[in-house]
Amino acid sequence: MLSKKTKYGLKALTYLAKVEGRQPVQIAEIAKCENISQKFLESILLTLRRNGLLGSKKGKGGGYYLIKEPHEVQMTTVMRVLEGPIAMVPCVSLNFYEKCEDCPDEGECSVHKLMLQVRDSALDVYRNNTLADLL
Amino acid sequence: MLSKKTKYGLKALTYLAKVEGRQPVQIAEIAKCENISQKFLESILLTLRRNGLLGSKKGKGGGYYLIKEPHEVQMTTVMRVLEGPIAMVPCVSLNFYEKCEDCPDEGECSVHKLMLQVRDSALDVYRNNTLADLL
DNA sequence: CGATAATCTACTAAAACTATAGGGTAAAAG
DNA sequence: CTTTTACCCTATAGTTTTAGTAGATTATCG
Repeated sequence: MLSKKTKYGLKALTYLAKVEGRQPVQIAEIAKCENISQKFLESILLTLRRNGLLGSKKGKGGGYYLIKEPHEVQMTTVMRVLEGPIAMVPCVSLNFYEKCEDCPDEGECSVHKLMLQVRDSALDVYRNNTLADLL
Repeated sequence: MLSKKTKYGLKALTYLAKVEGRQPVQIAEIAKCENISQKFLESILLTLRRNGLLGSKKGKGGGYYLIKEPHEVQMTTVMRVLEGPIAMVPCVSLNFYEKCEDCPDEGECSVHKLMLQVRDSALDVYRNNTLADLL
């Protein structure tokens, strides 16, 4: 299941991608237009900023804005920041690899075999989509 | 993230697929060999039986066994039974469709667009893998 | 029949995660 | 110096996951 965090984050990003000239947009405006709990969105935008996807400006006329152009923002990055590892199992994760405790031999593991394919196919989709493709 | 339920279920299925002549295998044996909590596995095997993937036999010499041949067991079915919907969002689910409350227009939704592709690619993998392919 | 071996059922509970709310701080603008 | 906005920390209700406990039920075998 996709978490609401990711869902809301994606919606916010596309909202900001549509804004002319990368003007800062207030949290409240995004929250209202996209039907998102404002407080929740606040923390989501914060993590997007901390991970280099958004910039922010405080005070009057402030808000959040996209740092890169939409076509430069790959979904692989967005998903990793919001949802975490793309792999469904740590033992097939590229960026968050971890060995399974229970599994004696990865090469023989059926779960490993299947999830490797699932990861690759998902990665394929995310690599072929930028923020611009979702508008 | 793949739930342990699904992970264990898959391991149990492949274990049973390797058994000669579809002989019943006891829960305890599978649990021990695959490092799975026996009681947890018990409930997993039960749902696999209720969904027509396994058969069971009580009493001495009893246990669980595959009903179909491994190459007849599609991963699409297994995943739906164990993990639930393949889609990451209800609004792109084939078997469990549900409209999003917040989203006014699905056709315009960026999340919808992306998750549709992810679902299709995952479906592609699951449809092209049977239990036999994981051995 | 009666003992044994197994699945089946239901209830409970700890732990982790998700989504959200509250309240206060810091910086920028006017 | 006041307003406006992002920033930060904490708490909490709710749900899901991952089991554990206790016993009922059914089949087999001697």
